Amino acid sequence: MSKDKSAKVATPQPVRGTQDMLGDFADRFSHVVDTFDRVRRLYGYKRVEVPVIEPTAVFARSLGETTDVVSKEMYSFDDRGGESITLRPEFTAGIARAYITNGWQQFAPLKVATHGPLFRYERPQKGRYRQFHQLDAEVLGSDSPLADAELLVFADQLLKELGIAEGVTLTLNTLGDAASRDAWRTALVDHFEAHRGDLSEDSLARLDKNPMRILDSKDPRDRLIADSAPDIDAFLTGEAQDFFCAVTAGLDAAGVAWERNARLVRGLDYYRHTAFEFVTDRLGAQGTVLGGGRYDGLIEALGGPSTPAVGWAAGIERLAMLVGPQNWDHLPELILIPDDPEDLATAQMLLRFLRRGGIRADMGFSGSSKKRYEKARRGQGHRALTVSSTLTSGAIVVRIRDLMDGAPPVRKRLRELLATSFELQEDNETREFTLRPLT
RNA sequence: GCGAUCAUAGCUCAGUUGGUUAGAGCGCCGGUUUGUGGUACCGGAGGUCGCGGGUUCGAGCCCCGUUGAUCGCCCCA
Repeated sequence: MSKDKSAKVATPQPVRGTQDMLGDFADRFSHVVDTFDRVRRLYGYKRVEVPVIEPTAVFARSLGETTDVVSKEMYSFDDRGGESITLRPEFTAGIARAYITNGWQQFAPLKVATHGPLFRYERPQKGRYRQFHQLDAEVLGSDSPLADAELLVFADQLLKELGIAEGVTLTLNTLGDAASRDAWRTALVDHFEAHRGDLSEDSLARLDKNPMRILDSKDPRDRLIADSAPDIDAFLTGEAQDFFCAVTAGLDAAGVAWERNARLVRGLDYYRHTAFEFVTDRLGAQGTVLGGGRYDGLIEALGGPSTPAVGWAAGIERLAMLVGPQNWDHLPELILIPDDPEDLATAQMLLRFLRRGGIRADMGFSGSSKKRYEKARRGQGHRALTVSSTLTSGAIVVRIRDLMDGAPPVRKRLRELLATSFELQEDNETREFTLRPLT
């Protein structure tokens, strides 16, 4: 560390919209991932890994004509060979590409799950970053509503096991099959055209680009018009109706609570039938905790065979924000405190011994006995273990001292572990062990 | 891309209508006290007040610009 101020070096700032995690939040983050990985095994979803980078065409083609998304909100660049590369903004398109290029049709229906970083070039705000992380689950190659239902039951169990189901609602809609969807869309456009004069400016723009989005507009001027717009129900074909009924019947059978939200839509054309979001009001404007739907048209749009598929994704950061205080129990059970600088080597020996024996133990890198004890007191561990070597007798004396109330017991395990390598003398009054190496 | 708010020590913040050497708590370092050891005390290091201009005798404070953060809008795969 230089103190020379004239030689000050400017520290590079983190890339906008990226974040560093330490301690509690990092623990929550990995807790979410661990829970997901455990639950997805229960449901028989195979782990899949796909690249972080893909040719831009993978996403441009799958995202189709929503030009805003493709042109402004993807992290794209040309590589040295001049090929346009994009940092994946979602998992689905990459998995669909892998499904085609690896011939995974042979495994259909294929249930897969993954998680990792995604990138979107957006303005950061609460629960929204340029590099963010998602959990993802997909069923490729099944047109059965049972697949939709299973994914939702899976999602529901995940949220419950994370302990965040409270205040989170599953909202569900159907977009019908292609015929239903087209008919509904036409009716919506007619309806909004009739009220053109009363719509907000934003919604006027949506009318041309993405009329269904007017349905979930937040502008009060749009609400009346949107609320009086026709539901899709009147336009559903018999098949589409049956499909939706089968999904909801599956949810009811599994005991998963859901709410119909006839205003829930998807911007992209390849979505069919089921669309769903688990929403909460605890995350400001970014209320969706987990969302997905059926995308029967996607794989074909990427040049593959016509393949039905359904899936969901969930933001890990958002889930981590909702996870309540946990008893992570990462604190060391014992903090070793050498009584005297002379005892350092003995403490190091014991530290390794304890750790190899499965006891979480730690020792500060510096400080006097007193300062070490003070630091340990400040909530850094469950108990202190002072170490002093009695030079004359060749014995080691260690003493347990409680640092926190209610810490889980360790003394019995400590005794058993020490007994494997030392001749033990224990003083229950002072909670002191005298150790002599077994010979 | 648009709007609002904010930016002072490692962290959380205070800083009076512009007025001398910019403060506190926590943390860090050193010491005293204690010693079946803890919440005490003393001392110390650490800040070009985000950055760049401007107004003024004088700017942490006012004005403009810029960068970044936060929250929201657009978008949301």
